[in-house]
Amino acid sequence: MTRLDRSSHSGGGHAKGSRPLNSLVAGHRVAQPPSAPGSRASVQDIDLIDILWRQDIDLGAGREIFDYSHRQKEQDVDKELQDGAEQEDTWPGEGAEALARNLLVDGETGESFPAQVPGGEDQTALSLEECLRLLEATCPFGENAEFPADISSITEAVPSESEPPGLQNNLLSPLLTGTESPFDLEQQWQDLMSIMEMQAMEVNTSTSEILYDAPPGDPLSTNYSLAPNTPINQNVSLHQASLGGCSQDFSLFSPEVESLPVAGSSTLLPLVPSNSTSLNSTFGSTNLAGLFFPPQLNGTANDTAGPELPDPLGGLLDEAMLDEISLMDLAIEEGFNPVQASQLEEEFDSDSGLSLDSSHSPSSLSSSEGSSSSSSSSSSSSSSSSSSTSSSASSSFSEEGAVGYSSDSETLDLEEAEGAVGYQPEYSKFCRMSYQDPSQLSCLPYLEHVGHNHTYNMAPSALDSADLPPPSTLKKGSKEKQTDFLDKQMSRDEHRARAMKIPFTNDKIINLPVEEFNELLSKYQLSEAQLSLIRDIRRRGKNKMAAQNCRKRKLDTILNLERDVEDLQRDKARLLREKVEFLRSLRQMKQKVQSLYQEVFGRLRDENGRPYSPSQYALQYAGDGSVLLIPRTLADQQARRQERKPKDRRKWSGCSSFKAFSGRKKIRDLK
DNA sequence: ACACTGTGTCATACC
DNA sequence: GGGGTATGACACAGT
Repeated sequence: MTRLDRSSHSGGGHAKGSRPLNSLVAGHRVAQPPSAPGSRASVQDIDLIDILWRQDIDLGAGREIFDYSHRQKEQDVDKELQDGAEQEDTWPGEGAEALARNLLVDGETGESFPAQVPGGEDQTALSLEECLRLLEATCPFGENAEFPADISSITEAVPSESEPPGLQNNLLSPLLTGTESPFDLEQQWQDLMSIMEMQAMEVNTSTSEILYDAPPGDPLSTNYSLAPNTPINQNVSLHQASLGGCSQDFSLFSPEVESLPVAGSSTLLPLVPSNSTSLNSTFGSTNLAGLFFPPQLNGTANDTAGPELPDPLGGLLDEAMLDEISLMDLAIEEGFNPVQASQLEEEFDSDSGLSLDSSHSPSSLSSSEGSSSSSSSSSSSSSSSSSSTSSSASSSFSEEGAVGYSSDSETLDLEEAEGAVGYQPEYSKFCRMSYQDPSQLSCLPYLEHVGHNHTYNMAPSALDSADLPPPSTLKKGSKEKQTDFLDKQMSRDEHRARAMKIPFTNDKIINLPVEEFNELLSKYQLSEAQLSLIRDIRRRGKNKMAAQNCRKRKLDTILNLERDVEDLQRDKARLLREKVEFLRSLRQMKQKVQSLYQEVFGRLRDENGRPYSPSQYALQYAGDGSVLLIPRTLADQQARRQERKPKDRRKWSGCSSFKAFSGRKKIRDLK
C-alpha cells in the first residue's frame, strides 16, 4: 500500500500508460531485476504484472531525439552514456492516480422565458370564491337597478370597432362583496390583469390552441365550449367564454369610466336583441373582455363558434410553458402529462446547447466524482493562484495523487530502490475519463501494488548491487526481459542521470527542499554537466507535477461548472413547475370568475322581468363593491379608451371617485 | 488514416 | 536574481 500511498501524492497523470511507454521508448537501459533486495513484498508482483502488460509494447524510436534537439548538451551526454549504461536501475513508482473525468455535458436550453409567475393569484382566487359565494346570496338582482353616486367602475367591455356595439362582448366584472375590501379585490384584479397582459403580449394564439385546447379533459377547452341555447335563468354554464385578447380588454378599473360622457338612460337599457352570431364571432375573435361574456344569455347564440374560439387562457399557458418547461423534467419528476411533454419536447429538442444525457445518467455523475469535485472545487480553485504544491495537495485531488512527489519521497527511498514499475494499463482503462476515487482504486487489489513510475525515480546510486537479486536466482532470459522492460520504463532524465552517474535519485533531486538539495549537492564532487543535469531534472520534475496539478484543476473546474449547470437546470425546472401551478390556479380562478359573471348576469331582470341581453349590457364592477349593469356600448367605449392607454391602468386602478355615472345601473343589494 | 486523449516538456509570467 | 508555481502550447504515444 505504500506505493499506493505515494501515488496519492505523486503525479496523478500516470493512470494512463502513455508516459511509461514514453519512458520505455526513451530508455535504453537494461532494466533492473524485479525483486531487488530491500524492496517490499509487492514488488515482484508488480513487476510481473508490468512485464505482462508490456508484452506488446512498441519499442519504437526514442522521442528524445526530437524533444531535446535544443538541448544539445544533454543529447550529447545521452549519446555518450547510453552505450555504457548500467543495468542497475530502479523505478520507484510514482503514485497511481485514478483521475478520469466523466464529463457531464448537460443539456441546457438557452432559451429564456419570461418570469411571469404571478404571486397574488391564490389570493385572488380565494377572493373570487368568496365573491361568488356572496353573490349567490345576493341574487337575483332586481330590476330598477340604481346607479351609484360614487362609482369606481371597472369596465371590461371589449371594443370591436368594426362591429356594431351591440354585438360586442362584455367583460365580466368581478363582483365585490360588501364585507370585503374593495381595494383588495381591486388589487387582485390588477394582478390578474397584469398577468394576463404580460401573457397576451407573448401569446401565440395558435400555440395556445395547440396546447390547451386539444386535451379533451382540459378545463379550459371544456369549460369554454358553448352549450347553446342554455336558458339564461337556469344554471349558468361557462361555455364558450373567450379570453382571447384579454390583456387589452380585461380591464376592470377603467379610469375613463369617470370621464365618459354619460349617455341618457336610453343608452343604458336598450333591450334590443342582438345578433347572436355576430356576437359570438366578435367575442371569440377580438375580445378579451369576452372572457366572461356569457353567450348563453343570448338564446340564439351560435354554438358553432364556441369551440373555435381561442382559448382565453391559452395565452397564459402556451408559450411560457412551451418555451421554458423542461419537459422531461416535468414528465419525470412531476408526472407531467406525457403527451404534453412529448409535444413540448419536440419544440425544445433543437435549442439545447448541451446534452442532458450524461447529466441524468447515474454513471455520469459518480459519487466519487461528485464528492471529490464538489468538495474540492472551491478549495482548489480558490487556492490555485496562490497555493503551493501543498495547497494543491489539500484539494480534492490530493486523494487522486494529483500533487507531485513531495513529502512522501523521503519516506519512500526504499521504494525507489525497488525498481517497481508503475505502468498501469488496466488501471488506465478503468479510470479513463472518469474521476476515480482512490477508494475505488483500492478495490482493485492487484492495482494496489502497481505504482506509477515513469520518470524521476531511481538513480544509479540507489541501485546498489545489494538491491539486485542474486544473479543466480534468476534465469538469464527472464532477467534480461525484466531488466529490459524496466529499463525502457525509465524516463529520459533517469537515463541521463544514470548515464551521468548522478549519485542520488531523481526523486531526491526533484523533491528535496532547496536547502537539503543544495546540501546534497555539496556532499558530492559533481561536474558542471552533472550539476546542470541535476538542475534540469529538478526543474522538469517540478514542472511535471505542476502540469499535472494544473490539469487536475482544470478538470475540477469543469466538473464544478457542470454541477452548477445541473443545479441551475434543476432550479429552472422547479420554477417552471411552479409557474405551471400558478397558471393552473389562474385558470381556475378565471373559470370561477366567468361562472360568477354568468350567474349574476343571468339573474338580472329588467322592469318587465325579462333578462338582459348580453349583447346590449354588461356588468361592471365598481370600486365600492357594487356591480353595475351598463350598456355594452358604453362598456365598449371604455374599453377602447382603455385600449389606448393600457399602461395607465395601474395608475387609475386605485381611483374610486367615479360619481354619478348616469349610464349605469347599479345592481342593488349585492351584498 | 484519423481523431481524441493523456502526458511530458518548454516557455513564459508571476510570486 | 534564484527558486518555485501556474499555465498555454506543443509534441508524442496510445487508444
